[in-house]
Amino acid sequence: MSSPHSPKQNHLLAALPLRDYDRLLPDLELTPMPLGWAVYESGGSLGYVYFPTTSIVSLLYVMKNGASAEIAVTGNEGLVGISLFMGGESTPSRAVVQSQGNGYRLKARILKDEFALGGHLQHLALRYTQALITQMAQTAVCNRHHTLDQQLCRWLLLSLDRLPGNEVLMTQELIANMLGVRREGVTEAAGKLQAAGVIKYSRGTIKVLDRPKLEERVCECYQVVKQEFDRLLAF
Amino acid sequence: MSSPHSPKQNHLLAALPLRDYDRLLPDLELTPMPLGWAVYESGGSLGYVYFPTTSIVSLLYVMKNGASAEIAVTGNEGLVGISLFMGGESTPSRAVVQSQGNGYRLKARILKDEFALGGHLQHLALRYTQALITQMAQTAVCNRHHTLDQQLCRWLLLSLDRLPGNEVLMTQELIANMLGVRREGVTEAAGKLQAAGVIKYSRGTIKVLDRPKLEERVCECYQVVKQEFDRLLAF
DNA sequence: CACCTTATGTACGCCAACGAACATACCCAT
DNA sequence: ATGGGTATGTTCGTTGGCGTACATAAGGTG
Repeated sequence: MSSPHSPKQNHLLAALPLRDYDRLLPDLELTPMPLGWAVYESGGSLGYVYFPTTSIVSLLYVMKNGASAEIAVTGNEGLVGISLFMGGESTPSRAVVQSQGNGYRLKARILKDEFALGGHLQHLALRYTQALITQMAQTAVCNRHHTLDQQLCRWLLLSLDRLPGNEVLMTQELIANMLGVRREGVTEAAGKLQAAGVIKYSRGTIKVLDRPKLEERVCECYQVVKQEFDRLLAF
Repeated sequence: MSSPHSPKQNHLLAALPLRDYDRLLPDLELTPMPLGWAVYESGGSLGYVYFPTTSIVSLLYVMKNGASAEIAVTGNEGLVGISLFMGGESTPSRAVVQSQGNGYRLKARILKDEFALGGHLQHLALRYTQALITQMAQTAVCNRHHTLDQQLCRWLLLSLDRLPGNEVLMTQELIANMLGVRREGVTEAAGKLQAAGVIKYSRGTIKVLDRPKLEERVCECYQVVKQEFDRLLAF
């Protein structure tokens, strides 16, 4: 019987024509992505790009004083390490595994060579990057204008979209780090959602009981990002 | 005598090897960029990319309720319309001329063809896009963690870097739109800077009297963005 | 089982920014 | 020069989130 793991669990890889896919296949290495692992550090050079399959990776910026904020999030719809093909080799941000799982990695050299061919991988990678840009832009807007309650809903929905079930494994402390707010603030916001029967919280496990209600409470940012991802990555 | 205008006033165009530059030159049209002009609208399709020379263009997102927030800003170091070569053709944001001046435009078709060659223009455009991404990410962080006073300093410095003199022509009302805050908030913050002798404000004209003091007051976000632009676009 | 660590819940005063309302002051055009 | 529009300045009560401190509770481990 075949392995339950396949690079095709990643949408970008799955969207490659067979010819391109087969060329890359021998160089795609299955990689476990443990919770909290820093896929890359701010300013560090990358040896690989990562294509998550069952994991979620957060892009975040950590300030000098230690405070942090999530910039964007990537799951099996994308890839981690865009600076490799964008030409900068590094970025001032950090990538951390937010939800444990697997992914496939590809050596930087091989990715760059494939990208330089100007074929489908280039096309897909650039479209994904544009979707990522939209997410970042909307994060900026959301940080400016929306309440913590709304942002928590957005965060939950973005995570949910990248996970198989209806459960998110994440402590309030860690969510606070992602959103760049106090842990107590998350407790309060999550408390409201729980009281409304939308979620059920218990020591690091959030069960989403009523997704439609979650979508009622979220700000417009979520839909903007989702629609743009659907539009750009419809294949 | 020769025209005072040249596409080489734009750093990206100036960085092209002569061979590539000469190929594009016949298709570069000098375009006046009047204050407030929407270079493109959210979701709209672009007929051209624009290379600002003496103008500044703000990328901003306008929410359903009319509130807005600046995502990033582009001057003669970059180009407006990245979605053309990234593959999406449009973005959910708006681009508005923030400081009147000139630029050169290039037909979408011609840009795409040139980009597809995989030569220097592609390389430059992608590096610029990565710098833009850094700016967006830092805007998100800044919106989350820093005070209006600090953000005003950041905004002034980013504008100053893209202008010839030490004057920024912009009402407090418009700055408030950019930053996504109340006009009164800008009045207060600008009042502090004026009291400290850092700037002089008068009906839409800000004269920066003491740039070093401005840099003392700004948050780390400005330096992060500036360094990344310098690193990525050093040519 | 008892303990200890870790996760979550609650309360307090504080401050930056908000929304609204209004006061000045500058510039331009008649 | 005078009036009207626009830009800037000021105030007041409200609120969302912060920093701090501490209380409860749920698992894991001895």
